[in-house]
Amino acid sequence: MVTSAGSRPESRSTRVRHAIYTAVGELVGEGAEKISFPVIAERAGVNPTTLYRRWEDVGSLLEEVSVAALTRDGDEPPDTGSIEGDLAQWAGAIAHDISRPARTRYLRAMVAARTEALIECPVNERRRGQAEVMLARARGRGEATPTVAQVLDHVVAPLYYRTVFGLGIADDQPQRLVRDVLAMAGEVQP
Amino acid sequence: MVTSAGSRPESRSTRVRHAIYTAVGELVGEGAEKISFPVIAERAGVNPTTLYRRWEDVGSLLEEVSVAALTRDGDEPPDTGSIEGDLAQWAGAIAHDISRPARTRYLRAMVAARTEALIECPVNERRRGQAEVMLARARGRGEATPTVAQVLDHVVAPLYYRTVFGLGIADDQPQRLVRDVLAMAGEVQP
DNA sequence: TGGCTTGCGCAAACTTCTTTGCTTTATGGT
DNA sequence: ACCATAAAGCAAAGAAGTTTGCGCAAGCCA
Repeated sequence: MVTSAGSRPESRSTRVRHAIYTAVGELVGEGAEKISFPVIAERAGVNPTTLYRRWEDVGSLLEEVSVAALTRDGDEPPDTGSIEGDLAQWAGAIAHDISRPARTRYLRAMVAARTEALIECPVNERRRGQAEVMLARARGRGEATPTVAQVLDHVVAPLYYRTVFGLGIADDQPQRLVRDVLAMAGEVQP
Repeated sequence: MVTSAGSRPESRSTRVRHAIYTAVGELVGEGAEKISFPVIAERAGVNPTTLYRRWEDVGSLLEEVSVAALTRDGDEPPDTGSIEGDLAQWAGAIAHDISRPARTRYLRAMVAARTEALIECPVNERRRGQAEVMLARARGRGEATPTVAQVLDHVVAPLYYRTVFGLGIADDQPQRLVRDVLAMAGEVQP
């Protein structure tokens, strides 16, 4: 009935899913201690039955939402003119992003929802794509660069590790990580 | 009544806690999907009420058990005669350890149990202590060494990151990480 | 427009979790 | 050996969470 009123024609399923996603986002953001299907359903204004029928468990839903949220924002990696600047700015942005309580909770919920199987982790894939762009540009400028794997292992991994394990990230940590990883690529200009 | 039969005099509380710890260990190791107080209590042969009264929630208990398990094994860091050998063997052992399904589940449960507060992560503290020993020995031999923070950020963090996010650890990954971190400490001997 | 399919709401039954007051048992000190 | 205390067991009530069958309404296609 509202097909033409808004912008795009949204089917009922889509509206319901959107309401559920929003509700999950709010609850996780607020740091709700108990996130269950009934709680989510009430917030979303839908019937709990819908959730039970559509998702296996709360973990699945949380992961789905976090993946969707991650895919949505299309932030491009920075382009400062040097690989050091790019990486430093990028690492700082990541640190800032995942330090936000709501984002940290999301990450932990994602981790908790992981099952046995090795899976293509959307977080890692996204960061890999951004790293590839920056490194390709730097190689085009003739700079000595680390590999993508090195950037993921030595910049991304420490930031996420410290965050999900609750260690916190010092202000100068992103810079230090970048300096370290560049030391592997050849010599750092003094 | 069994005070003299076994080895040490164990009070009832101690026996009960031990039974509970064991039950948790079994359940986590089996990958039980639902780990609740009633389930743990049944496995341990104690009354659920005991659990409700003693622990705030299941997460607290899981963390307590995982910390206890971590503190128990007193494995010393390897001593091969060179920092490269020490670190490589150490990293390989860590990778092997945390790749075990039961251990992975423990780590994820720990992460999920983390609350807002920044906390002294027992996992990180333990690894830090081992790293300090190896690096001190290496400095005593006159070797160029990375810092403890660098070892934690560039060897420990990537291993744990890849594990808890379900990315898996390649066979040569520990070696590569060690090679990378040593490149930061000065030049690697060819 | 009219039927057809899909998905959601509703309500009731059912399971599991959680709390609470009281009793019983073990431990430690005198 | 006895008493005081702390911790665990027990049972019942209450609150959530979860499942299920059924009906209705929205969207889709002819």
